[in-house]
Amino acid sequence: MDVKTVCLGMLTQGDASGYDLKKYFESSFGHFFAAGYGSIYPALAALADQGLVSCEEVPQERKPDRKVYSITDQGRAELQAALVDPNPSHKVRSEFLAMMFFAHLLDENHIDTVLNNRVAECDRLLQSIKAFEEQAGGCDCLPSGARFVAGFGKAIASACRHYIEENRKVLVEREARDAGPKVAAG
Amino acid sequence: MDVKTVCLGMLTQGDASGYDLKKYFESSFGHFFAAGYGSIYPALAALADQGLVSCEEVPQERKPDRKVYSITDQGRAELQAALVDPNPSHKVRSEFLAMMFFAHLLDENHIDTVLNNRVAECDRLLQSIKAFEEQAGGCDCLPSGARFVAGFGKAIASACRHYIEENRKVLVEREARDAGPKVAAG
DNA sequence: GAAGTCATGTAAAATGTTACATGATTCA
DNA sequence: TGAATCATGTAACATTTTACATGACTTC
Repeated sequence: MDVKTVCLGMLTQGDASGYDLKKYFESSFGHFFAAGYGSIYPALAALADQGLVSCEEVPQERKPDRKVYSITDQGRAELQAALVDPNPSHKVRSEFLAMMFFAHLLDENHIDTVLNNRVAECDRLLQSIKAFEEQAGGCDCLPSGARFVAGFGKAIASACRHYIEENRKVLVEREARDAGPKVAAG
Repeated sequence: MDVKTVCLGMLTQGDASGYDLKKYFESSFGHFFAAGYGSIYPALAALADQGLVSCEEVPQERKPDRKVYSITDQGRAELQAALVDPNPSHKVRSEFLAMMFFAHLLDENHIDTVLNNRVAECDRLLQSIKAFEEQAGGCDCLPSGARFVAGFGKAIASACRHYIEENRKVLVEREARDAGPKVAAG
């Protein structure tokens, strides 16, 4: 599943411009599927080429024109086909963990800074997911999929934060070397 | 930080061939930084070009020759420079969550299958991290960075598994629509 | 006057994935 | 005989990221 498919899915929830989709990506998809204008606009153009979306240009007063896209029947069929995969991927690429793996090459102040920044990042993420839920009207109004995904993001971000706080000693106090990580999986 | 940098880091822990590095990627880096031969071999060739590693060809009896790489002083300096970034990234790209976001477009059997497969994937991951820890000799022998990272992987995989088990009803029993996710962040 | 929002896009560069290509040895 | 392991690599392809390019309006 690529950016094109996700755009197609977003358009099942209402017509939108590339600019709108970027905002959806930021507010609800940001933590697990990022996309910038550089992928969204070409994706929409390709979808239009294939007849999976239609496009209407809407002139606006005192603002640039908008290109509003709608999903077509063919687009819906294509989306269904893309969603049958029983093993969708879930990939992590973490420079953070790679860096921590090489902790023995770093000085403790630097490790400390990196861990603090990562914790702050988790907090930002938690805040932004909560903002998304609230903005949608107290969370009961959200479709079940959006609620599940938001909850997932919160659970992982908070597990991440918690693990770092409980185990940073492993990395920073070299004497505590044989304490071992405190939170281990059951 | 790209595959080249990670290879450089791995070579601080001892000389190795591309084939060896692939195994390191699988055993300890697999869950947060994947790489295949198609990235590793070109990375080593580029590092050698830049003088960051040196290469010795070792003929073997009854086996193909090995190209064993060692990090150079210049390579160590380059690695240090790559590790100063105070904000290393941690990116997730999840077709799984994207698919679940669009749960309202899927039938319940399919959702069920996808969730089961994801849980099984978490279990495989937990097993492989435990295998890595044990193979390293009971976990006390591991450098602190490797221990921290392994613990991190286990914590996240088990949070993921737990969240899915507790909240799959949100997606599958449509009547339970207003129950909401059970595990929310504090 | 500066910064931010609205709005669209292209082009080049970087990066990674997949498939292909080869070939001996070992184990069941 | 077939599958797995050891061992190296290339080439085409897909995909994303980054920088560039434009321009009006609004808010501080």
